[in-house]
Amino acid sequence: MDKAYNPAEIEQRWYETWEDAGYFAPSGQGTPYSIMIPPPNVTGSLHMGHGFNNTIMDGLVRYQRMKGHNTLWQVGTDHAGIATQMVVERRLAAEGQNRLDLGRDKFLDKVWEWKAESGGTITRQIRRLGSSVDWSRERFTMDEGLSKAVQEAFVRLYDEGLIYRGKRLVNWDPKLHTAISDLEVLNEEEKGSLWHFHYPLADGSGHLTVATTRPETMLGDTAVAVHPEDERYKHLIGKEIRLPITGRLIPIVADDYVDKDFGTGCVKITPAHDFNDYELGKRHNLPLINVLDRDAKILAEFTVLTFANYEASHGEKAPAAYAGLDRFEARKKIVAEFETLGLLDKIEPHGLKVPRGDRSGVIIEPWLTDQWYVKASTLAKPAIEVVEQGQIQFVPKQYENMYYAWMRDIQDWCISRQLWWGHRIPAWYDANGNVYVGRDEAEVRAKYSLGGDVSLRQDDDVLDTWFSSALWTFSTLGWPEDTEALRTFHSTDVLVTGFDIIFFWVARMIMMTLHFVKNPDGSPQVPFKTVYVHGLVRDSEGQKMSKSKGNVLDPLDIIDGIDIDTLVQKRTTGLMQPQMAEKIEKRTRKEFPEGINAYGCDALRFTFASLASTGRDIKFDMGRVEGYRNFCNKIWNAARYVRMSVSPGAKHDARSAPEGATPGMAARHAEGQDCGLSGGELQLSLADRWIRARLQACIRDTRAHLDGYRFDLATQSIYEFVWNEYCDWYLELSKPVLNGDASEAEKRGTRHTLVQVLETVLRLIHPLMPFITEEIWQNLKDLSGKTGKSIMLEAYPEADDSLQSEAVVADLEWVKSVILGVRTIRGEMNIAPGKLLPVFFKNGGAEDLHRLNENRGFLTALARLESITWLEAGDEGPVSATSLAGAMEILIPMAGLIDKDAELARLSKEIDKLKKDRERVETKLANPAYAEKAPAEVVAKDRERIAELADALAKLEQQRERIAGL
RNA sequence: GGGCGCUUAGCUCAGCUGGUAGAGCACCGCCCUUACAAGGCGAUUGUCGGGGGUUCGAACCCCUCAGCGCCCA
Repeated sequence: MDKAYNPAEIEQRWYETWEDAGYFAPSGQGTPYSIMIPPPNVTGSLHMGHGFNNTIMDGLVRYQRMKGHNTLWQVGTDHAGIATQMVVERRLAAEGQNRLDLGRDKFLDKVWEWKAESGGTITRQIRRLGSSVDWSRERFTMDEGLSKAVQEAFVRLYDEGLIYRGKRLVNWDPKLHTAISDLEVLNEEEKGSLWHFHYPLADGSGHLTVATTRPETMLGDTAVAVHPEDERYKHLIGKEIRLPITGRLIPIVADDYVDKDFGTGCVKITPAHDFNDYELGKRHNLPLINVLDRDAKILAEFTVLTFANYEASHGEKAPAAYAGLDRFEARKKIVAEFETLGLLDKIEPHGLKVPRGDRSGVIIEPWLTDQWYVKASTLAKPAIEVVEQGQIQFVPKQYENMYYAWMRDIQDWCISRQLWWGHRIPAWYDANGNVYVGRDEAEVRAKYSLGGDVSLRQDDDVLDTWFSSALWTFSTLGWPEDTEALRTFHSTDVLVTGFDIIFFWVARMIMMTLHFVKNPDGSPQVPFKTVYVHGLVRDSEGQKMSKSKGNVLDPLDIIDGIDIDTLVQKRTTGLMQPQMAEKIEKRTRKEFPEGINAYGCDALRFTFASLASTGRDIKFDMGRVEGYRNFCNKIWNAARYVRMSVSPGAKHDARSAPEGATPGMAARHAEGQDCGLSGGELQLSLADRWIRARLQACIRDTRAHLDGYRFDLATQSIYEFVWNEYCDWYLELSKPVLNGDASEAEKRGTRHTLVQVLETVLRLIHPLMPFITEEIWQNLKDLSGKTGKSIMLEAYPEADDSLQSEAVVADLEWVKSVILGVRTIRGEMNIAPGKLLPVFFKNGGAEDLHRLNENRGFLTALARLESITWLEAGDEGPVSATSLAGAMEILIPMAGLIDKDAELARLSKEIDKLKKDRERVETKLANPAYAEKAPAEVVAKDRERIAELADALAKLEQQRERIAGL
C-alpha cells in the first residue's frame, strides 16, 4: 500500500468494476427496497445539492443492499422543458437563428441533438459520486414509455373530469411566452412607487383618487372599488367614473376586499391584469379588458370579455399613442399624461412584492389565456389523509405542517406550457374549437365518432415538466403496464429531497400516485413511505449558491481539485450579467487563494453525510472536507499498519496479494503471520476484548443513526470509534503485544483482532465511503478470510451483544487513565516524549494492583516507563509530581526532571478545579428539596462524586504540602 | 399580516425522554517515536441570544423580547 491515501488512483477503477459486474442492479433476493432518484435535468450538470442528495441516497441504498434487501435505486433524468428550451434557443440565437424560423419539428431535432451532446454530463457525474444506481433501468421523462404514461394519465384525468381547459388569469412570462405555475414565480420585495391618480366622476360632481402600483393597467380598468363601510366614499357607490385617457365609463362598486387604510381607500379594478381584481370582477360581473399582448406591449385593439361569456364581445381601440408600447414605456407615458391633465395627485415611494419568473427573471404578467388545469383540490384530499394517517411520514416531522398548509389551500395547477419541448398535450380541436382528448388522433375520432371529413388539429402546447415528474415513481417502473417491477418495487421506501421542492414535486407525486396506482384490493398505493427532507447546501457565508452570484461549487472540483484560475474562469463565463465578473473573481480569489485541493469522493461524501442534520441550511465548509480527507488518510494508514504488523513481508505493497485469492491461497499468503484464519489458539488481551466491545457499541449506534436518517450522527460515531478508539488506543496497544515477548497465542489473538475489527469497520463505513473501503477491503481479503467479490455485496455488520463487557471497558479505562496521568505530567512539565520515566503507584487498592499486574506491558509501552514500583501502605515514596487514577496516586519522581515551582503551580491549578467541582456538587446536595425530590440514583451518584473529590483533594493537597516543604 | 425555523467555544455544527456543556477546524506549547506531520502528545476555549416562568434541577419545557432566515398572503 502506498504511504498516503490517493483517492484519484482508486475511485474510478472501482466504480467501473462494480458497474461492469452488475452489482447495482437488484439482486432479486430478499425484501424489496427502492428509492427513486429525483431526476435531474438531462442537460444540466451536477451541483452541490446533487452531491449531497446522492450521498444520502447512496448511503441508504448501499446500507440496505448490504442488509440483504432486493435493492433498486432507480435512476433517470427529466427533460426540464423551459430550461432546456431556453438553452437551445440561446444557442440558436448565437448562430443568428430562432425557433420560429426553424419551425417546430426542426427545432425539436435541435433539442434532441443538444440532449445527445450534453445529456451524458450529468450521468457521468453521478458515476463520479459513486452512486450505485441501476443504470440498466435508466429512464428519461421523454422516453417512449414515460411519454405513454404521461399521455395515459392526462387522458384518464380528463375523462374523469379532473383536468379541464379554461380561460383564466395565468402567470405569463412575456419573455419566454409561456404560462408558468404559481410555484415558478418568485415574489421579491422591490422598491417601487405608489401613484395617486384623480379619477373624475362622470356627472362632473368631482373626483375620487385611486392609488396604484401599476399605472399602465388603468387602460383596462373596469371599475373603482371602495370599502362598503367607508364613510368617505359610501355616497359614491353606484355612481360612475369617466376613466381618463380612454374615456370609458366605469362603475364605483363596494367590496370588502378593499383595505380602507391602504393608499386612498379607492382601488382601481383591472380584472384582466390582476389576480385580486379578477376575483372582485367576478363577484361584481365586471367586464375584463385585456390591454396587453404576449410581449406585454399595449394592444392596438383591446379584447373585451365578460365573465358570463368568455368570448370576446367587442374590441375597443387603444388610444392611438399607446398602441404597441412596452408596458414600462406605457407607464411613463400614462403618468405624464395624468400630470398634463392635472390628474396626478402625488407619487409616493413604495415597497412591493414584484413577481418574477424563476427562469427568465422578468416581471410576470397576470394574463388572460386558455390553459389546461388539474383540479388539485379533489386530488389533494386523499393526499392529505395519507400523511395524517401516517402512511407517509416526513422526516423531520415538522415538514408535515408545511405540506398540510400548502395542500389545504391548494390552487388548481396550470399544466400547459407554451413551449415546444415537452409532452404535447393529447387534445385535438376541430374547426369550431371543440376539444377532444384521446391517446392519439385515431382514438379521438373513434371515441367522439368524428368522420374523416372533420379536420383535427392537435393542441400546440406541452405539459409542465412537473406533470411527468409527478408520475416518476410509477412511470419508471412501467406503468400503465402491470409490470413485475411495479409490483415488486412500488411503493418505494423513501424519497430523499430538499424542502424546496415539497410543493413542486413531492405533493404532486403523492396526489398522482394515489390516484393511479392501486393495490389488488383497490386501495391506493403511496409513492413512498417516508420523505426524508434535507437542507439546502449554501456557501460558506450562508448564501444560496447560484451561477449569477458566482459562488457555485462543482462537487467534482472538490473531488478532483481545481486551480484558482480555472475556477475563476468557470465561475465567470456564461454569466447573464457579465459586469459581475470582476466582483466574482475577487471574491473567488479571496475565498480560494490556492484553488481547491483534490479531496476525493469519499471525503466529500463523508462531509455531506456529516452535515446532514435536521437543519434547513447547510453552510458548506471546506475545512470539514479537509478534516475528513485526513480521516480517509487515517483509515488508510491504519490499514497499512494492520497489514505490516500482520504480514511483515508485505510491507512494500499489499496489492501484491493475489487477486481473487481463495481461502487456501490466502492462508498460504498469510503464512508466517498467522492471524488465526486456520485455527490455532487465540488468546485475547484486554485491549483485544476492549476494542471488540467498543466496536459492538459503534455498530449499534451507527445502525440506529442510519435507520433514523441521522447521517451526521452516524459519521460522528464512526469517526470517533475509528480515530479515537481504534487508532489512538487499540493500534498503540497492539504494538507491545506484537513486538514484545507475548505468547504466540496472544500475538495471534491480537493479529486476529486487528484484522477482524478493521474488516468489520470497513463494512460499517462502506455506505458512506465506498471507494476507500473497497480498496482496503480487497487488500485485506487474504488476511480476513473473506472470499466475496466486493465489499458492497458483503453483509452489513450486526452488533454482537455477547462481546460487550462493562468490566473489560472499565479495566481498559483504568489503563488509559494511568497512561493519561503520566502523559499529562510529561506534557505540562515539558519532559521529552521519548524520555523513559520511573513511576510509583501509591495508595492503590487490590483492584489497582490486579490491573497493574495484568497490564504492565501496556503501561510501560504507552506511557514510556522505565520502571513501575508499587508502594505498600505507609510508604511515602520519592518526592514526585502527582496525578490521580481514581483513588490511586501516580508518582513521577521530580529529581532532575521536574521543577518544584512548576509542579506546585500545576497542583494548585488542579486543586482549584476540583474544589470548584466540589463546591458545585455540595451546593446542590445542601438543598434539602434536592435530596428529597430527585431520583435516588442521581443523588447517590452525587454523594459518591463528592467523596471522590474529597479524597482526590486530600491527596493532592498533601502532595502540595510535601513539595512546598522541600 | 399568517405560519415555520434558527441563535451553543474564534469558525462550522452535535447535544436523543430535563440530571456535572461536546466534536471537527482554527489557535497555543512539546515532538519528524519504524501506520499516518493529511500525524502524535498535551493545554486553553463557552453569562448555551436577552428577560421571565415551571422544576430539587433548564441549552433542553412554557411565556416574552431581540436579531437572522424561509414559506405563504
